[in-house]
Amino acid sequence: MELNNRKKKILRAIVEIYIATAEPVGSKAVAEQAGLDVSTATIRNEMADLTELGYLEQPHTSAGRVPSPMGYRLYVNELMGEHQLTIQETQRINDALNLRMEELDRVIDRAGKVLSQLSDYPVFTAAAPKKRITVKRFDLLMVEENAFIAVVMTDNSVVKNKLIRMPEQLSDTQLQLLSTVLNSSFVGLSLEEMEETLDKMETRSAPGAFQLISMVVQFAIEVLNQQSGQTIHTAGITHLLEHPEYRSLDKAKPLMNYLSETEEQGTSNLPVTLTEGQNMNILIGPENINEALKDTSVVMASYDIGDNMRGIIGVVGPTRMDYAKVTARLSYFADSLTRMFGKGELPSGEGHHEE
Amino acid sequence: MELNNRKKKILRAIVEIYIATAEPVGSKAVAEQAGLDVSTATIRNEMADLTELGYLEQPHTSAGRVPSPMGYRLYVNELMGEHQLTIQETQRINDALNLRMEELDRVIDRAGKVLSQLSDYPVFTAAAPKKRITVKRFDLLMVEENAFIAVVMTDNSVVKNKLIRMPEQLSDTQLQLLSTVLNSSFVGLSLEEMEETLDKMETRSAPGAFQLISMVVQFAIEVLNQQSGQTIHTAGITHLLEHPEYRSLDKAKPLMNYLSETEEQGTSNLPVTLTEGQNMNILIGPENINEALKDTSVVMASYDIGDNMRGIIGVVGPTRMDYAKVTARLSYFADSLTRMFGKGELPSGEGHHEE
DNA sequence: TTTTAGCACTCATTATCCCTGAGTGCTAAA
DNA sequence: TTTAGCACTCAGGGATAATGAGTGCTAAAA
Repeated sequence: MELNNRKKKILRAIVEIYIATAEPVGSKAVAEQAGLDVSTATIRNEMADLTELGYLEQPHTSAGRVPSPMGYRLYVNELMGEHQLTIQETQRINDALNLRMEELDRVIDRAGKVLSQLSDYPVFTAAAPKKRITVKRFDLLMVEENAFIAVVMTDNSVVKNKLIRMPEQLSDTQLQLLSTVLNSSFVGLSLEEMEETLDKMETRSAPGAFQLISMVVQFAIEVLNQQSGQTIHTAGITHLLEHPEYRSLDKAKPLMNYLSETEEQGTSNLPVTLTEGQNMNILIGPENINEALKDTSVVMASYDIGDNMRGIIGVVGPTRMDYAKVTARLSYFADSLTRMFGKGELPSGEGHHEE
Repeated sequence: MELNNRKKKILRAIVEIYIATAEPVGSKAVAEQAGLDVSTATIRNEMADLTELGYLEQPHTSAGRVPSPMGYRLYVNELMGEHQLTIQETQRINDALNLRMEELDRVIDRAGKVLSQLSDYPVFTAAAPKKRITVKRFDLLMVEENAFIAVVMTDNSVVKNKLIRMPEQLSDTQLQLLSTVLNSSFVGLSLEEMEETLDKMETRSAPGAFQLISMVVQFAIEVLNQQSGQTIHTAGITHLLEHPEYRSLDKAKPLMNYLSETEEQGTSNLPVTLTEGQNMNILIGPENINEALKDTSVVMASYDIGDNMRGIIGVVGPTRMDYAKVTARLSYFADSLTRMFGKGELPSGEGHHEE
């Protein structure tokens, strides 16, 4: 059954009042806000219908109404207005993302923090490679007579380096040769293939040469290993406590623990998988499969990071979430992230190693 | 006035019972635990004395006693026993710190997380350079005809890289020359000196050559800028809610906010400065100057990261903190960190850049 | 047929009162 | 100096009552 116009107006008013106040909404409040020239009694009748239809719920007989998950869903799909970001907010977002010299990880982390501050809800971020990573290129830089820096560039454009000490002195020519071997035999191989190739090489190479190759390849394997994992971060968990539904610790603790653990447990713990294409996704209350999220809503967006990686950023809050505000901010973020990673704007790399 | 032995035993018993139960301690409980063969009445008399002297406090007339900050201080200085770590715990710590392929930042961050898990309190970590950082060496790697990777190594052993696209094609020889210029004119300079030198160079170089130099030096300046800042992280803020003193949100919120903000605000917000030498430091309740920490205790240790940086790691909790347990874990961490950074065990570096 | 005014009813919330019991300080005897 | 005894204090918890916002229903009005 399609709702008539008046019912929609009333439902929208109830959702918005409830989002603002966190208190069950009575017929009087609706009459004041909805801009309908009817009495509270009429509204009560309509509210009774909406309850019957499953869009509203009643905490107890003598209380006002609260939107049901179905009510929120209708609101999100049809009734919700566009929310405008202020100039200050867009400025803030741009400032946060336009930092140069930051690594992928940090840009994403920072994005999560800022989004959390702007929305007053916790935010999680995740990134994972879309396909297996391989080494694209090796470079070796002589530092001293018996030490060089190995630079490994992967096909997801990550560059890592490590200082390698050699057991004996090595000439430029030898280093050149080593570089040739590495680039001809180990480029484009997956992690497992690299290990295999290294094994084969052991039997038919000079022990000295093999040791050198092995040190660099082991390092490359570590790099691939690290790159193949996903990164997950959360930000602003404490924002939860600002919302009345989590004023009791019994309610807040499980969700906070879930969010904290998410950082440890990897993407399996996330409410959705990293799907293709850029898109926005809203899960309301029981639409979440995960038990810990049964009474919470998640608004999230996924985006591409270059050609090889995929990222997701999501806002977690009570079902009484300010969907209009959150979706506006989130889509601005997702657009900005897509744009900046699309441009390949990740200019820098970093490393530590012993002297 | 020096306390007699019996008073010390009673004080110690009260502190330890209170740490375990979070309830004011009565004379009966002390009599059971302290191992003194005297009646509760005698203990009551001693407790009255200890209250008079300022070591104990009484929430109200008909309640038991609670240690005052002065009482905790005496306990920490004189009465506290050595706490032993279990084999599992040392194993856990070693596992967490012995990860290869991690950057400084991540090792420290991870250390904070694990310490927080082991102690059930929030943990903050910070690191800052002891002196100004300079570039130690430039390397340039040709990638394609019109793109090369600039590798900048600083004197605190950080290596960063960036892909630089050139307006026109460049030969190996020209790249060689560029490298020579950079290494002879910009190595060992501070941030400001580099900017100066670059300015001077502008007037007397060919525009094309200057543009190239400028791109690399600008990158180096960004690296120095980033390295000169301090890093601050916090972990396990939600652990606060597990302790009864923060069961009310009014108590928990300000401290949680303080800890969250610490990440943004830099070392100025920290309870202490990064002092020389490896040492442990305990601040109890009002000994903290910062208003937000007036009712909390901070146990922290600082340590050296190589020759050029200084780190600090600290545990934050209620004054009723398990000082013996926390100090044991913390000092094990500080020792481990000193040892690992002393050995220069930071083997890897990372980077992202466009293709 | 739809809307509205009126009214009795419901029930979470808050305030109030009382009771219980752990713990104290003091006194007087050991 | 230590201990037993005892009157006193006071936070915490449970029961009870008062409050008031909001409802559903009925009957009249539009």
